Amino acid sequence: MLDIKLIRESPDLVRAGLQTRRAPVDIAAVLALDERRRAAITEGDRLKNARNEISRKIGLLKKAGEDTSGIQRQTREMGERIAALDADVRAIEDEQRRLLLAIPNLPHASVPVGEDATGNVVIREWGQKRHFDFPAKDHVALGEALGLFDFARAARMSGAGFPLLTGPGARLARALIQFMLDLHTTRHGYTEVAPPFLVSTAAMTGTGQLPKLAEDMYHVPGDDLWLIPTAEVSVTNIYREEIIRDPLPIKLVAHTPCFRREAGAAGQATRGLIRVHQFDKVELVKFADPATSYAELEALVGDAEDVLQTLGLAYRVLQLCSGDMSFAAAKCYDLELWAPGHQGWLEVSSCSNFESFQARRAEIRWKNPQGKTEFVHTLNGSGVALPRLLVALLENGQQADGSVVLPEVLRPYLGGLDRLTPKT
RNA sequence: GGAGAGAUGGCGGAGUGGCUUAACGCGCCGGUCUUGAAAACCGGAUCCCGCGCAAGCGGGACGGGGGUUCGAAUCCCUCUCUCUCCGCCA
Repeated sequence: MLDIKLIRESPDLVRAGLQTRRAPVDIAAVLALDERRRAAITEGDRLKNARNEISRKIGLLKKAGEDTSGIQRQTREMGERIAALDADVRAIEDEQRRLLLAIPNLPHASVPVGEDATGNVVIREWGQKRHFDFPAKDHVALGEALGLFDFARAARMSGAGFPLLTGPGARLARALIQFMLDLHTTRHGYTEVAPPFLVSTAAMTGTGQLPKLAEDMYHVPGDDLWLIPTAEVSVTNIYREEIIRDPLPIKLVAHTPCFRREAGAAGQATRGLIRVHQFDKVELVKFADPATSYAELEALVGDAEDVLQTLGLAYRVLQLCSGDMSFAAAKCYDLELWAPGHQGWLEVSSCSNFESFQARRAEIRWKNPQGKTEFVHTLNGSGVALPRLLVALLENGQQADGSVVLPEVLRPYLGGLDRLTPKT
């Protein structure tokens, strides 16, 4: 949510920023409501001040045993006008909040202007893309031969897009999760949390998924709860409606399943594990001092990259352009792994600084060193998403005989296993 | 699911219609004293909104919302959450 004061004081700057995103927004309607709201408040406060003084007087007169019925009748009328004005203010504020919640964040000055994904910029590449002197298989072929998953049986119980990992596949997934959690907690200084997977509408609104993205999420109507599409939601909401007293930054890491309806994504790279309705992810979340949040973003990207580097997988870092960034982000980097079987890049992480956009929605504040209460900056990034990491690992590690060599750092998590071999 | 109790500042905890401008204690910050610290003493502290160039002035907030009243932390209704007991349960 944007600051109404910023919109009021710099409407042209706000218009220009929103222009570079896909959604052009009517700022004039918000400003008109703001005008009406302030007028009603000023008038209401004036009346309340008068009423307070008279009420105080009535108390004194009554104590002195005097008749106050005339003056009371007069104040009663005043009370009715106050109640009407209060109702006006409430209605205006509801409408204003409704409009503000639908306005996306402003892009940071360093974000390239662009229409869509073609406007994204490659910042750097790391590692050598693997080449094989045999025909490379994709992860579906490899995984089926190795007995890592069973899409047919999973589809029978849940429909397409709900993977069933089996035997060594399930164990490899668990090893990767534990490896990532250990890396972030011991090497990067994050504190591990295990949050709820179902959250309230208020929590979803706090991080910006609602009201816009209701169609993309699973809803449990009986209890009015939502399945999280990312741990970002639960972890960021840990401090909702709080003034943080601990020193910043606060760095948290969580492993959770993620649930996404992927409405409208039918036909798009839906084979195998590339795009699924349920997947596991290790998520990094930071609550940062606004003065240093962009340095924290670079560090966060580095922490996610470290996962890929430690596993020895080639990747590239993209900076998203204004038109391709998600609703709440002010600046965003994507990490993409090279997948030799698909001959393409796979997004495994998205690292964003939301500045105060989420904090304002969720009312997450702190006491800055000057003693002022202000909104924190929130950041998060995948560190990283599991299924596509698994895809890249299989496709990069494949051998001519169909086996897959596993990275050394994973072997302690697999009882020393160094290679997956096809079922006989 | 049933019955009961409760929700007050960073924490504990008073407060049953009008000097409450939320007592008191702990903790916190500043000051005095001290070589330094502790103790003692003095002082200060919340958040939101509006008006104002500013100093400042005003309004609102005692879990959320609504009501009664000239006036509500206090009375009424309602919702949420917490705790205790019972039932069920991995």
